[in-house]
Amino acid sequence: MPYSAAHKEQTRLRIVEAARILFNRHGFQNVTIDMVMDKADLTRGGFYNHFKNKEALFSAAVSSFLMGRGAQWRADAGVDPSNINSETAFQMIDAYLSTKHLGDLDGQCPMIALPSDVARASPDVQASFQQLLIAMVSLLERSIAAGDQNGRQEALSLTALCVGGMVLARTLPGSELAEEIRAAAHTTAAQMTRHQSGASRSV
Amino acid sequence: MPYSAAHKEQTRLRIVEAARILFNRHGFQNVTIDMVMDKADLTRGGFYNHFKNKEALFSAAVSSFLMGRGAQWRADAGVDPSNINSETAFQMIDAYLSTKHLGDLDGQCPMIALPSDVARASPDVQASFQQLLIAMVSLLERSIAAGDQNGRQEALSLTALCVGGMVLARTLPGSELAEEIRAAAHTTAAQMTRHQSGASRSV
DNA sequence: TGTACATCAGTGAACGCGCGTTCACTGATGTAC
DNA sequence: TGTACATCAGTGAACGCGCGTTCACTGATGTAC
Repeated sequence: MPYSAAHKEQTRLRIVEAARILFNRHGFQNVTIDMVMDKADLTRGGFYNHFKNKEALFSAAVSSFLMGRGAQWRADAGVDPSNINSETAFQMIDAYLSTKHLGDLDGQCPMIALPSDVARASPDVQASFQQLLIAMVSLLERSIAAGDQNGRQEALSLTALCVGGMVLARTLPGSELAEEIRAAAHTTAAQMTRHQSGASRSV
Repeated sequence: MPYSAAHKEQTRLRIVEAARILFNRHGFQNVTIDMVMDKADLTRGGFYNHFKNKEALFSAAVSSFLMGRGAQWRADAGVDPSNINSETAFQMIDAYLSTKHLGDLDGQCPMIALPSDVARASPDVQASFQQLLIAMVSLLERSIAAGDQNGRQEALSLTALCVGGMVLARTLPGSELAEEIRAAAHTTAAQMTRHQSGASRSV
């Protein structure tokens, strides 16, 4: 058996990581197989040794975020998924809605960069995307749950607020309005995180 | 001067309206000039009598929502932009985050269907998109402002919550999680609208 | 230990299709007389 | 009023390019003996 067993897997990972960055920056359709393979220091033809087609790469790239760049992201934010406490939700939203995250086109969460692409993609891609969504909601929910019986609703709404704020800011790159939206969503999300029980009791 | 002055304008409107619906449903890149012209009962070549290129059509289609389908949408929701009161914000978010709106692929707000496409489009398209965003924020802000000095922050956050909830729900069509997110965002947004002064005083 | 072999990851040319755009034309319609 | 004309909205064939995918091959590497 030529090439070590790990060799092919490492090449595959290089392709996926290159794709994740390029998709994040340019969107699924604006990235060509050539661009991905170039960035992975390979040539075009070899792509199909690793993936059935371009759509399969999309699914793999979205999936890869959770345990790859996303894990790094969480670590930087001080979030430890194996030790979730009442501070976790705040740390999460603080980092998610930060100017740093808004400026990080390569490393950003795919939910910000690619939601429209995913809405039109195959069920496999949507399933990969759903993993990210569930992870974020679950993390927030577990952090909030202690003091609040409406924890799940709030976790879902915080996620929508985080993603929505960043998605809208992204549509107007560099503008004042973009920064204003990010900041407003950040403030509101922080308020909800700190005082969620008070807010949820109304209505 | 052959053809009445209004004739060309009407044809142009037909093209824009066809494009708006198709872009909403399939995204900018998945719609071809042929598809648009077919839907407008015209043939391919005539397109360039009306638009410089496909990107210019995108900008026109996004812009058209505000006074076209969007005006219809607001009327259905009971919102009258010329008579904004303290109920307006609630009517707006109630309709925006409704199951009806989630199911309306053709008539939905472009901020839900096309944010990723706009983030990668030309400044002209982004400017058209910004009109929609400003209109929504402004409407909410004017409704909230009376009782709340943080009206603008809340209007911005409500917009992010509305758009984010719908965008995420759209990525998982027909799933339980999609409906759960829509419902949670709806509940939270309604709470914020009804009791914004109480919530905003915290922190 | 050294060598022949088999495997298959990677190469790069080619294929074929789709789509944005161009262009020479056609024919419907308003205007001049 | 009727007719010739000029305009230009609309037609449809063609162009050219890009990109996803295929395919015959090459050569690096692990294994058998």
